[in-house]
Amino acid sequence: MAENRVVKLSELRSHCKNCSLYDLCLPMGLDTGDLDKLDDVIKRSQAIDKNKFLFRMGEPLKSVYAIRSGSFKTYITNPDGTEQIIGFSLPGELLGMDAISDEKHICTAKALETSSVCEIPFERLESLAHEIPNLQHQLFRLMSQEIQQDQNLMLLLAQMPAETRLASFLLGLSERLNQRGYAANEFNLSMSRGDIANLLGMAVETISRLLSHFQESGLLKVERKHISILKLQELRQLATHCASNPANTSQVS
Amino acid sequence: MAENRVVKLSELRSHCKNCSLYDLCLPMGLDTGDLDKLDDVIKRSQAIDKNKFLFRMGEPLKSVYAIRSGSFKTYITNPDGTEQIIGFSLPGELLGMDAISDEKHICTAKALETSSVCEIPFERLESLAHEIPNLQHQLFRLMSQEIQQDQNLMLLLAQMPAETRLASFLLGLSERLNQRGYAANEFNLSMSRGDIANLLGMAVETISRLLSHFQESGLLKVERKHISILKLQELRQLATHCASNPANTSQVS
DNA sequence: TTGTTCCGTTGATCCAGATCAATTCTTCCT
DNA sequence: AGGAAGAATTGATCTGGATCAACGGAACAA
Repeated sequence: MAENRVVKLSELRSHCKNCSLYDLCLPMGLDTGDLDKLDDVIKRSQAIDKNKFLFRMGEPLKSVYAIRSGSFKTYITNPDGTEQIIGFSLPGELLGMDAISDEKHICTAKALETSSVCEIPFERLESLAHEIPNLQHQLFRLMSQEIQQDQNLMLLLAQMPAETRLASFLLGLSERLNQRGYAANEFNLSMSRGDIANLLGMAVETISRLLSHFQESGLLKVERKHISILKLQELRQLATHCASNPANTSQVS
Repeated sequence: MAENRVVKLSELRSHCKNCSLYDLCLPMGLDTGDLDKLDDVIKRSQAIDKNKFLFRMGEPLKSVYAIRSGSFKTYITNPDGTEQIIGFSLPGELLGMDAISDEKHICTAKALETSSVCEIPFERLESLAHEIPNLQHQLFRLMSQEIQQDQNLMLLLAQMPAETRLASFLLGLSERLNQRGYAANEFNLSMSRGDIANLLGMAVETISRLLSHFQESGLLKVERKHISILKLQELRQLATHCASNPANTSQVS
């Protein structure tokens, strides 16, 4: 009986070929044979509880991780103990690639909610990438994507006002959730206001005030962690910070 | 006579194996045979004049570029025409890797001074990386390094005061120049004050004032573009922003 | 249940650094 | 050389958002 149940669970563990994240994640575009090879090196984890670490700054690089469910925040701890959040990660995204250069993790990854991941021992991944050109390309693509994301955030941080930062953050989250099959206009924030503030380089109070303003002007409905986007177009206007937008009454000037 | 000179120049073009940047650049750690293969696909460019483009935002990815001499700035142009500088690049660094994900460049690279590069057609590089595991690793390493650099900048932008940003920028530049065989404590800025301000998310006036302050307090000597670091330790203190800061309210839950 | 602690909201005040303004120094063009 | 445009410095003012402060509401424990 017990053995039977184990077998069933292992089927359910969803090999890459059955995974709903197939077309976002590492194995995108791989044919069946290659997929099986990749599957062989992947260890699928037990659930990771909220606030538990996937890896921590300074640890040697052992594996990279593809998120299967849940979400994580990654952050750097500076010498003086303050933390800087680098990003939030969603299912289908790869964590730990920043560690390749020094062979140790330069940031910490902490679960924002109960989550699960696919662990991929890095050495085996690298040699597999050498066997499978397509997989090599996927890795390049995913790293390049991370560079793009970081650069977009730099742009926000360097020259956008608080309102634009938050609007852009919410839209980005909405789009990424949508790609993953969730509703684009209604979702739950798995991170705290403090985490958002930290990522965007602002004070918690400012986040709170802006969410209130966005709600007052009818752009959003905000109920604790639950966000509904009511006026997508206007939110996009705010996010792009287009100068030529006199009609927008919701500008907090 | 003329022919004789051409031959000499082509020797001087410095194959990777003779290049002084060997241990920083892409071919690091490759053995002689592999080095020759890589050398075969590299096109060494004519000089690129100041203010000329290496590639521009939106162009399809054709090649990546290893800088041989000079320096570049990379920047994004946003919809409203303003620019956001992403970084400055020095000899031995690779440009264009951000384009892999979308197969087109997401930023523009412009020469800050007369420069030269090694052009590496990306498709050939990718297939060569497949042949040479070590080269694949180098590419992963360099991309990972870029992620690290971007994340460090995000940290500065998100929570460091102006003084810390500039000190950190100068130190970073000094270290990178030093790795490349230049003096660490004395160098020329190839970028304008405006470019530095843009990168660090500050106003030009603030850069100017801070440089004056740093000079008044004996940390630096500033003569137009020429910077001498006089008190390295104290500059480091400023850059880490940990020196004398009693009440440190760490954010992040 | 009742603390206790953490998270989020809102109001009042303050300041680092942006913006505006004026001037000088560089560079580059014809 | 002269002159125009751009780069840098310095001073004066203004403001977006940080910080300080007070409080309400959730989550969790015992």
